[in-house]
Amino acid sequence: MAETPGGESLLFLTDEQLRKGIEAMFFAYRGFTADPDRILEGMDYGRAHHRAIHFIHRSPGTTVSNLLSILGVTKQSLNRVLRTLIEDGLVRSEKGKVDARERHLHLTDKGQMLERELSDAQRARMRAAYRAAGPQAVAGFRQVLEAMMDPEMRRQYNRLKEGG
Amino acid sequence: MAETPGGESLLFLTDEQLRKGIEAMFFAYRGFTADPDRILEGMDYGRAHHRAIHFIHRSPGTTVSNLLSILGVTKQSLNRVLRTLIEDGLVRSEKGKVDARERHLHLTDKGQMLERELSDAQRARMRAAYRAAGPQAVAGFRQVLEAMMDPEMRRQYNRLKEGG
DNA sequence: TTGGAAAGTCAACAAGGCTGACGTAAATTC
DNA sequence: GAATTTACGTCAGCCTTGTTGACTTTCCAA
Repeated sequence: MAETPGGESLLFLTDEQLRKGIEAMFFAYRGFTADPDRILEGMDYGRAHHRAIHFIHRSPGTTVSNLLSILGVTKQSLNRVLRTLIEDGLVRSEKGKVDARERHLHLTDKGQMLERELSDAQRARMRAAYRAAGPQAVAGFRQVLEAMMDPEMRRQYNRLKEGG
Repeated sequence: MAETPGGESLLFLTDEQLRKGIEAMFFAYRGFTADPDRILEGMDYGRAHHRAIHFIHRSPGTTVSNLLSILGVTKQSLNRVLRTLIEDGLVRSEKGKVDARERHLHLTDKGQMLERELSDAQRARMRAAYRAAGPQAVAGFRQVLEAMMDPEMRRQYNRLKEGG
């Protein structure tokens, strides 16, 4: 049995173990998005709207270009989503005071309500999973996910962590 | 500080911790799909083709309806993907011998080659993440993901685990 | 004052989901 | 043996969400 200098088994690095991890990601991500998707269906919104709402809530006053780099989509794609959210009165866009080219984004009260509904549902599932797995498993979960990110994504993720 | 009867801290269940987990899932999933996406762009294929190829490789001879229940899409959607894979000679479809209504799916040699290329890339990232996080973190990672799945998805996941 | 960055818009397109309707062959049930 | 159900395929049309390309407006900063 393969052992590292430190003595840990390397069996967790077999192709079979890696494949299980890949499939776990696939199935778990479905669960991860299932509840918000269910809430949004019927409204005119989808997962893209959820993501925008989440990160605007997370960083109130964020600019469009900051949101673009977090979401990793084109401005045309994001703009379509933002426009409907602004028209429907969920998001408020205001010109920057120091730099008037920028648009600072905030959730309205109505936007806050939808955000709350969506994140309550998503957190409920996450909470149940965390509770079932326990604190040590959760720490490992986060470690592996962080290691799986592209460096640029990890930078974004950590910037959010600190900021909050 | 909140403590369970067992004595573990419950701080890992705060909304803040849950939010970090949610964002970690979002950013990590991007990394998870990035390498195969890069390989497939330029070919006429996308993520949907990758998923079909993965699970046909995983369960050679599987039927269309079995694949449907694993992927959770409509037959029209899956059919569009399968048709191109069959036309391009990556997948072979053959009538069932015991039940001739069924179509059993296999990867051709050409299909195996693409599968290998895709899964090598995806496993490389997963392996790096596993190695960086260590075996105990990996165990926790899998525990949390399993707990996050819908029961039906968990059933599918476990059926695959055993079968492999 | 002018170059370039930030933001927005229009048009066109593609992938990949979806529903509904219909057809065919084979298995199952009555 | 007839009727029904199951497995699969296909056509048509729609939606969301991503893409590129071209263009305009605004406005900061060198």
